[in-house]
Amino acid sequence: MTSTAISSHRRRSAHAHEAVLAAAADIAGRCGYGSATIETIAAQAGVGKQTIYRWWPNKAALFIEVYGRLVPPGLVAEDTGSLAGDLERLLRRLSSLYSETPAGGILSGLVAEAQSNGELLGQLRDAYVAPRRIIVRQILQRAANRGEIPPPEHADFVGDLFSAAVWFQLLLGGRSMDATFRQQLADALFVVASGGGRRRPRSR
Amino acid sequence: MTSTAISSHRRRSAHAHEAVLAAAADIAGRCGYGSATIETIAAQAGVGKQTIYRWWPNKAALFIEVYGRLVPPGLVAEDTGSLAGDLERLLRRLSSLYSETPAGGILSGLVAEAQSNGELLGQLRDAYVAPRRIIVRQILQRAANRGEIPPPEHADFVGDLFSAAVWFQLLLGGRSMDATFRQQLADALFVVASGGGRRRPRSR
Amino acid sequence: MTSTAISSHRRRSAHAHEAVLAAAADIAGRCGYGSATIETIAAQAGVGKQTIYRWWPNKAALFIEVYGRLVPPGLVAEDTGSLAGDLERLLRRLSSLYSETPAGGILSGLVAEAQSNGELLGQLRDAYVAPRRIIVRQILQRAANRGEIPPPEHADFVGDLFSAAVWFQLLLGGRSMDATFRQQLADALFVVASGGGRRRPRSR
Amino acid sequence: MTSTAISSHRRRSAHAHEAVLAAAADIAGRCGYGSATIETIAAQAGVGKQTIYRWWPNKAALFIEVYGRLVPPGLVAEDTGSLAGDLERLLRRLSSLYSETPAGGILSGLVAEAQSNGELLGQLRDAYVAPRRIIVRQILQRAANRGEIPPPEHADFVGDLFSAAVWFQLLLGGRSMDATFRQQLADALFVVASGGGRRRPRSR
DNA sequence: TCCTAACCGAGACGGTACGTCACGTCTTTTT
DNA sequence: AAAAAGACGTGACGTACCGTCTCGGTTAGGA
Repeated sequence: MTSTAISSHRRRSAHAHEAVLAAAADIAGRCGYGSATIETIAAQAGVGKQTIYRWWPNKAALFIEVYGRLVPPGLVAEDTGSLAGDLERLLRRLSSLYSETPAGGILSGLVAEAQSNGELLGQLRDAYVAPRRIIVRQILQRAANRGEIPPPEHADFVGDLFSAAVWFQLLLGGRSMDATFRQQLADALFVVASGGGRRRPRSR
Repeated sequence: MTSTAISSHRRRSAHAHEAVLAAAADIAGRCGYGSATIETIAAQAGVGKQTIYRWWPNKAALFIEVYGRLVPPGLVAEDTGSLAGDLERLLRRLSSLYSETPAGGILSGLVAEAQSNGELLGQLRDAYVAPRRIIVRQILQRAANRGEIPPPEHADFVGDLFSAAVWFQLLLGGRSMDATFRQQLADALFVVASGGGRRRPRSR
Repeated sequence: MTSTAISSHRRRSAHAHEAVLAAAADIAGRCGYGSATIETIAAQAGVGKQTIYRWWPNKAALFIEVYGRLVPPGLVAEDTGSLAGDLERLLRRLSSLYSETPAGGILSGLVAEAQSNGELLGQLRDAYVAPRRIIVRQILQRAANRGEIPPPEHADFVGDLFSAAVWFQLLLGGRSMDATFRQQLADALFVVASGGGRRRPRSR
Repeated sequence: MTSTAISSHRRRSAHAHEAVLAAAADIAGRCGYGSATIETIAAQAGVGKQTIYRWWPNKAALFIEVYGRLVPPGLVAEDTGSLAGDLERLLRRLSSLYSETPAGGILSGLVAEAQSNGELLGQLRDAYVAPRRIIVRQILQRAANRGEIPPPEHADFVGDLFSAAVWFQLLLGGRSMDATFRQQLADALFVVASGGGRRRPRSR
């Protein structure tokens, strides 16, 4: 399905391409995103620096591709039959990805880099925040259809809260996301999604 | 009562000290944390680089002090009479600090830098995450005393959720934290804190 | 015949190389060896500091090459038909090199630097003292063949005396080496070389 | 004879003064003139830097005083009864001073520093080159009075040749000045001083 | 005996240059 | 045409000393 066909200038060396991605993932995993400089990646991949710059405009773009290999972008929420179940399933999936692959470190590195790179920040929002909103919206919609919760009014906010909690754990919590955390977060999101209907008295 | 007695052979120049902090804050505010190099700070402050390295081991330590000047560390939750009110008050305080001073950019820069600096990460947890937990716990306790919510069981989790949402906004949301966001977040934390009692059916 | 074959992955930029040497010579000539810092040389040459450090381990090595350009290392003693003539010819050659090019200042700078750099001192001995001995020995041998002087017994000493006098002038005499000085030195070396035969009575 | 009298502001601490000179000599002896920075000297002497700068305008001035302590400035040529004897006596004196005290290293360091310090160069000429000329002139005059040599015409040149040979040894010869060297130099100066009368045929 | 200055140690200060690192671009040679 | 190799200009790093400048503390001399 991918364009492996007769593209004219695709003289791109598949070998070099893969070697770069592998080296990037490996170094990020072993030494951290920050230590994965273009120079070290090129050296470990046995590749010229120019080859990297030819195919990726910068380190972030390279690692976005690495991340895409590790975390399937078409991550879809399986239906476990309950809202909390769906949320926990999703969290467990992320948890294992972040603890068993370099994906966690890469993501936190990308977020870090985006703090001094507005363009990258936009890409991260488009690539990671927006899709998560969609997934969470799907999960909530499914729950509403089941009658578990009222129709979701603030699905995007719930999605962001999900991302916020996960990324907070990633950036400041040592990447653990243990069972307790997942449980608490799923519970919290459940009540937030449920409570949208009978609002508390306005505060001001 | 403080130990001014002994001697402390460090007659740190108040002028240089202040000039460095001011230059750091200014540059971070105008050009971003990442562009605030030790060299540019020293140059703008009219100070030798060594003077900076003499008093701060690295850029992060310097900006922790800058941040401390901008955001009073003894930030205490005022009692507005209701849980949601307290939360919104706190959020509004942070919101204005982050939008009107360089504090927001500095904080996100520090978090970014901590991704490749384990020691700094620990400091941030101690300096910013832990205190926020305490504040949130106070707020929740007060609400429980009022009878608004049941006794808080997972105050730390709620505190972290608060931090997570705020920092997510800071790191990925363009630092806005507008009224809607603050409202939604306060509502959400309210129901999470309330909902601890009547748990949803277990998912697995 | 030169080893251009193998590979030598150093495609040193001829332009940068020349620019550095030219800038070094120029600055040393205008401001003195001591003022020719790597930074100023790099700046004037329009070159990165790293480019200098890539090809020369330190300032001294760079200036040894600069000196080699100014003072042809294969400096050979022409035969003027007499010992004193040969010596004067050599002195005149050095005199003009040292007064018309930065070579004099560079040499004195190198000697100065060698006082705190044992390795450099060895290089200077090998590169400048030893060759001068050889040249002087050739001159003396030629004179002996002509019958001007007896066979030279202490040619190395005479060579060193030559170097000593020249360098003394260079280091402490304001680099003048005027005609009188050259005359006196040639005379002195002549009598030293001649007088080796009929020794004065031993002193003790 | 030293001015210990009632000088008005000579509140100078004798202890500090001596400690500085001793530390300077010690460090120069152990680590070389170049490693003897004002900072290390002050530290080893247990003295503030300012105390050094108060009494000596710069490092060179300090070491000129140190040198003056090691090498008695009123060094006078003893009469051994023969020209060569006088010269060898003088050489032996210098040789032992330079090999047994830090004086040799200090002198070479001063000469090195003078290459980038015109004022210092003048001082060295006045303090070390000129006096040597006088001493050598005395020796030559004495020899002429004895009838050993004709009246000295170029005494200054002979004196400079003496200095040149000694300093050449000091700066480039590893400070040895062994017996052979001293013998050869004394011989050479003898014949130069003698040969002034019957000049070689003019070379041009 | 006290007062007051100069001198002391300590070391902070604004600088300059050091030698190193990684950046992103470029050039050369090989495949 | 793309690759590997790596040299290039750039800019920031953190360090070492420079020579100047405060600090309090000590100490000597004149009152």
